[in-house]
Amino acid sequence: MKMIPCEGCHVRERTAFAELEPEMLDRIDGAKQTRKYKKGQVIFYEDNPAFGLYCIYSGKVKLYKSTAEGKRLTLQIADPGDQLGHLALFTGQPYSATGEALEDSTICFVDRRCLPTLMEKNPQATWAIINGLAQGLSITRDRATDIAYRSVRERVAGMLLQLKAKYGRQDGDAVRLDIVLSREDLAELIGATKESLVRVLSDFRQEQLITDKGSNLVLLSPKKLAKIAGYLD
Amino acid sequence: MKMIPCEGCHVRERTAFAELEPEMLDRIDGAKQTRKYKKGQVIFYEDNPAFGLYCIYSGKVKLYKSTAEGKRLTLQIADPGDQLGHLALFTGQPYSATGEALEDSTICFVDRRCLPTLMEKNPQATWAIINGLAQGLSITRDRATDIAYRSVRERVAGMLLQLKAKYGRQDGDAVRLDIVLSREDLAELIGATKESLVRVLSDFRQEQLITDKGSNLVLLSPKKLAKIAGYLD
DNA sequence: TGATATTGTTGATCCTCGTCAATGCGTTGA
DNA sequence: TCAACGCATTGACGAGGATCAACAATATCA
Repeated sequence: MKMIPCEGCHVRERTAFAELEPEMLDRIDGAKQTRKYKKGQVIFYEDNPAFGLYCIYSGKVKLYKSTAEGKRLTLQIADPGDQLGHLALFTGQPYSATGEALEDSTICFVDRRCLPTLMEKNPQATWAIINGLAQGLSITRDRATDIAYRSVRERVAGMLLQLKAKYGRQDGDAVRLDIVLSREDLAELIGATKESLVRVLSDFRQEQLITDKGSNLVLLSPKKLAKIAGYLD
Repeated sequence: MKMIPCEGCHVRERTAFAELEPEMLDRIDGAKQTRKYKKGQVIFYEDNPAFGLYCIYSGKVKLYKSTAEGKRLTLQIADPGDQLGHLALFTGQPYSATGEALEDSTICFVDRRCLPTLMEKNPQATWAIINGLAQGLSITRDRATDIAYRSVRERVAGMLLQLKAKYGRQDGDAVRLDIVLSREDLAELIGATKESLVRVLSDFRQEQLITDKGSNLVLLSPKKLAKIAGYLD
């Protein structure tokens, strides 16, 4: 597909490439390809050698690790402007997780070889990357603790609130989650089976905490959900 | 306590400060204090504001997150040469975990304010830090996945092998783990209760996989443990 | 040394959650 | 229009692990 130049890219401001000089952007363009992915298509595989960085231009990507038995834990849902794969670039290891399109997506691939010079010459970009890693580490630590010690019910409530923070759209008194995820997707976000997840959602529906609107979930009482999640405030 | 200068510090080579110029080291010394901590003493608390970086000179520190109910998940055991607290410095957030001395320890505290210049002027140091974060993120992702989908038995086996990698000392045919940890410490490493952990250790003892030597554990068959852990090789 | 606290171990019980199976429901396509 | 399929839901069941409680072993200290 025709490469989308960084210069006029409207999601660039959200990336580590936000404040780069046009000269540097050209350089990146030279090491870049733009690709389209269908929903469900894998972008990169865990344990495969890491040749570069993926910048999401449009669509959504879920990043997950899988066990030998095929169970998956989703680590992150990446949106336009998010960059995936840098972790592997710094450790020099293969990709530590799999990236799969949640929707039809357009994604730029940047060859790893242009990154060292970029970082040397652009401290702001380096900062942005470090910040992203630090943020990710902090979030993942929380996830690990939640999975270790919180019940499925608590984790479902917490996940719904996190989805609200990212995808919530006010809808009268309630908040609609403006993202389409299967029950299996939701289950993988909390490290549980889809059956357990469905049961908790059924409970929440009965308790008037959530409802359905088309293929979206709607949160009727984020406050009560926060209480269940253990976000004591 | 009298400040230990970076210059002649024998653990510096293992830190991000490894290859700094004497001039820069002096600068750090100027923003530094050396402190001693007793076993069990807390060095910094989760959710407290982050004023700087901790460099472990001697001793060991466990880094953990706790839940409201007081359950703990140990994220890392830090040894001499490890640096703690940088995560919070980059996110600008409070410390995301608590650091507690596992043994009597000597630790240098470096004020955060000397870090920006350090990073600007020393790309190698920046790389080292990024690398540390990336490594940490990768490890924590694995931990989260393990806790989500592996049984306590599998996690105990895996943890013993990880301790072996860091603290294993050949001892005849077997490998002694040269670190003193209570059952509770071990349980916190895998996100389980000490009772569950003890039961698995009893099983392993009965299966001739481990034994005790003083206050250390001894691995009699790392191979079988690896099989249990699911490290298929 | 004995007294007391701390840590380790084991047993009994309960409950959450994973597994397996059946069924409902909405979509797609010949 | 009706299969055929994928996805969502519910039920029944069992296993793993947490909890509570008792007790043993070990360390600590006057």
